[in-house]
Amino acid sequence: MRDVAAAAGVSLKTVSRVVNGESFVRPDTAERVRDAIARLGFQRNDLARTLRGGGRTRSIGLIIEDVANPFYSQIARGVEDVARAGGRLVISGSSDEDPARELLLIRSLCERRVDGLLIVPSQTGDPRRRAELIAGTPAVFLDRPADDPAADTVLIDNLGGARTAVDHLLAHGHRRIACLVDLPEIFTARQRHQGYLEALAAHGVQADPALVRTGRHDVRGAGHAMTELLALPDPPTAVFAGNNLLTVGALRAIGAAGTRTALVGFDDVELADLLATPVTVIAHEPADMGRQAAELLEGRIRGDTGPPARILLPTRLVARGSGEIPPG
Amino acid sequence: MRDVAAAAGVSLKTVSRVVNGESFVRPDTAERVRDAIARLGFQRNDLARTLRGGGRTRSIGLIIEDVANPFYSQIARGVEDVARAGGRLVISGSSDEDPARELLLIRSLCERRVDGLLIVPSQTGDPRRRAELIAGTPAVFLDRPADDPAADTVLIDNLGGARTAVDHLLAHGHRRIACLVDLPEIFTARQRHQGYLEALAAHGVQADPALVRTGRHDVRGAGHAMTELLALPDPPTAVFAGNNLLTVGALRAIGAAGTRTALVGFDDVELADLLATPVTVIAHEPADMGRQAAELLEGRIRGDTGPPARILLPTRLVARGSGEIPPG
DNA sequence: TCGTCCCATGACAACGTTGTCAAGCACCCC
DNA sequence: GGGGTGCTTGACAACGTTGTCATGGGACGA
Repeated sequence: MRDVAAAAGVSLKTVSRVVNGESFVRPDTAERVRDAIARLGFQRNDLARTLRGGGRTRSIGLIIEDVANPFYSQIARGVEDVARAGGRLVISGSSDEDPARELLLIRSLCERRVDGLLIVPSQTGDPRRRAELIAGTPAVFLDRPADDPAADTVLIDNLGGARTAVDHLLAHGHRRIACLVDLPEIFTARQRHQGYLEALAAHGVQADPALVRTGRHDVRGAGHAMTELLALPDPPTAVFAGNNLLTVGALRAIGAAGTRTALVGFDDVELADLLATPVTVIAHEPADMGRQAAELLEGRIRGDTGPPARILLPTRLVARGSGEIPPG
Repeated sequence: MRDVAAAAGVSLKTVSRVVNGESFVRPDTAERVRDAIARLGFQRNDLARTLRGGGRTRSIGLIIEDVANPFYSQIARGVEDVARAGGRLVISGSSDEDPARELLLIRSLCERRVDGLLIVPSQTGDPRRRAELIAGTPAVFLDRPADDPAADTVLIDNLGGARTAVDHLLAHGHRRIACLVDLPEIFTARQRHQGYLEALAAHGVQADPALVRTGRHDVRGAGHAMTELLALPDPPTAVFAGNNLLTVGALRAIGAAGTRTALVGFDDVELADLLATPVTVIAHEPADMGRQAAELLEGRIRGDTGPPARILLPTRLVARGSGEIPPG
């Protein structure tokens, strides 16, 4: 900017005025400045601008588990749309469920002075350390609650969704229903497991612990677990898969075993409708979760000091075939 | 920092030294400073740090078409992994193939002084305007070339992949092979279309323009086109689908029509192996494309001034069933 | 003609850091 | 005891921008 000012024969401040489209600059002066800007290829330095203004960086941080997982990339898209509307960019990072990585991301983002944070909190770390780092930066949690009761949170109706799934299988006559869920530390996994148990209990069906496999966190692990389940002396006739990755793993194992095992999965899956047996799922809108969380955050950034919001997003059962297979 | 210095009874510089772990600070002084930092919840301001240092922002910009598309979200993951290794964060934005949006993103990112840019260039805008904005910031292009011959570029072997796909269908006896491709402005669409034509020509098969549908950019559009194709008096017995979205659209249309139409798709698709007829695809590694591009960029950021790189990533045919269906 | 007012412009400080340089002090060796 | 040496600390400027305030000049009304 100094160079532009020199080239145009004006002061720094006048260049600043032109760059920011302020009034009270004579048209010919502005023209001269614009010429110099074009000639020198000047670009305003946003860091300095923000620093001086004491203002916003017009960016928000998004911490998810893995951007390559469609569930999270849809969230990211929803977040981006709202951020864009608010004139902000999104800095996103994958924590891979590693609390150390998560803390590092939070620290980096806060030091960069993002206007706010959206976090899918990992659940093996120390929530206090996290809260300390976040302190001062508006934050909204998605998909899982933080321990902080004062924090805005957007969740899916995990309990209701899981109950609906298992109710559905029970209604189709199944009694030996397996349950595949993620790491027990993870809130959504616990909730979905509990929904499974509640549905069974509500129907007076005795839960068989041998049919529950927790701690499966990827497609391969779910596949192994499902294969084991199908090899039991008294195998399940149906399975509830606790998220998109576990659904895929279970589908592969069922396909490999060649059984007619009923399945309802939590999270919708691309192409689910085109499978040999189309997959019945508990569907919801990840992009909407991203949007709602981003909108809450936007409100906080703008200074909204209302009580903490806790949004629970609905799920819906999409019956496509796999959930309607009768018991063998 | 000023407050910390006051609280600890030391100078700004000493606080700075402690924060940055420099030597030559007496242990008890450092301890006092650390106390004050913890008490006041001080966090270093990275903006000021970067501004003063004249240095790097330790961030890179990533401009893709749509982060919710698995092709791009896998790219994003590859990019993030390399960026993380280099101590950088990724600021990503979806251009939605809109050149104005792309320019806006480039401008924002450059004004934020990202250390470098990774761009999947939209292809309807003015490449010169883009080049002007980028000027001075290292940039690498992914998936599609920019017009700039001096720019590093990472591409997929579109031509070879498309030829392989169509060769495969021809080898299985098909002669009436349809072709579904994206907007003709888009480089990859043109290349894949050309690969289709070359394969036909190499086998002495006359191309029927009525079987080629270009300009399909989403699942729905591809579905309509495919439905039309199947309703022709002399419908195709096979189809080459030019990307993941078009493959899904074609699959849905074929499923709805109930025909036994062979299909080879470009890009792999989740669950492709579990469909009623598993889908044969031209597979490649989007995450690897992201990694390689990010590594090139890392090199440029570190000052590598070698000649522009142009990496061509291989594809491989994954035969799963849909590509091996014989002509009706 | 003089005073007012408004437009156009510029000088300067400040945002929060860190690099540079210098100074204070204890210690040590001759 | 003098002079060097090395550790510890601080004052100050600078990064690139913008808010505040001041200045100068021309137009306009009395």
